[in-house]
Amino acid sequence: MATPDRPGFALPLLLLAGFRALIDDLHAELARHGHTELRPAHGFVLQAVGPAGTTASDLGQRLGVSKQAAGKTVDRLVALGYLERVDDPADARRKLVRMTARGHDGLHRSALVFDELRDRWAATLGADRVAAIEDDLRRMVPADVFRLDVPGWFGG
Amino acid sequence: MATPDRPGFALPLLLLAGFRALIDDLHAELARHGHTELRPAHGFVLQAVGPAGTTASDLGQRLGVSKQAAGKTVDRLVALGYLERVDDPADARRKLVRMTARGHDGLHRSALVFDELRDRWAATLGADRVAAIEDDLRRMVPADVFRLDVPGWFGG
DNA sequence: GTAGGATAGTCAACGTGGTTGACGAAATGG
DNA sequence: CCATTTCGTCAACCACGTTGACTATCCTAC
Repeated sequence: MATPDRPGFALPLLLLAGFRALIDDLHAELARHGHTELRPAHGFVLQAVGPAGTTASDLGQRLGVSKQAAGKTVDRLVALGYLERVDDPADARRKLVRMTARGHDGLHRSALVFDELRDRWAATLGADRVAAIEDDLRRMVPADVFRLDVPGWFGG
Repeated sequence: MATPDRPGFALPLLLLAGFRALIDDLHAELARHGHTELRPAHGFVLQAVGPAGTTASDLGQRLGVSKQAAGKTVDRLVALGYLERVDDPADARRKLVRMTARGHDGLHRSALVFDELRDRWAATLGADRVAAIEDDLRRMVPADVFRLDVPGWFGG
């Protein structure tokens, strides 16, 4: 896509491009370590599942999507071997969603790569600039903007 | 979505959140001006069509997606009244894609809102910080990262 | 002038990620 | 004990992307 010719377009486009650059690098690196099927959204999901596990409904709430959408995503991650479903002994309605060993590995690897990418940015821009970007963004983004609903791009 | 507990996760998440915050504000404002059906991706498409118009194939190349995907998106924008297709008098194979008056209005309005949002960021963070973010990101993003392929989030 | 190859647009099938509505089974609380 | 709530799932649908195949048109080379 061509870079924008209108001045105001630059900021959102650059934020998106920065995100994409990191995500593209992450997944290139993950693929090198055997995680070829992991998609960008999956990392968010693994992160949201967490070490303790959750249910599909709860996962949906954390990700800001419906329980049905969360369930489908869990299906895919289960098929890929990153998650597993186990019956909740305390409540027969619930099915706990837990990370498998592969899931833990993928999430751990992602964290390592992100740390390394941040270091790379710091090496180019300076650690203070990277920290400044993070601080500035934290001031500008509302707390509830960490959502994952992407029907036709974010919100709909 | 919960904020990340791993340090390296913060940067990509904040970049995405910053983008989302701007986009959400943009579309709230666009809706207030009658553009309720315009989705985030549509602005990119209108931008890519440009004042001169294009063809679907060319649009696909500009957006980094297949000509079929570009054609479908054009279909939707045509249905919404933002684009129109006209036969190319010089080449019977081609169908020029052009912005309608509504399309121009939407794009123009987007530019105004983005400028205003950038001013708002500058008012909070300082104009120098905003400019620094843009400069830093320009240094870190490869030129070809402005793409629009979003099958399961960016790249696939 | 015509044969052959490249290009533009479209159709079909499919994958992924989202939505709503409906429904059965299990838990919970008056 | 029954009414309500909650959890998971099914079904239909939409937005956005993919590849492969096909037609129509244009261009070029013989």
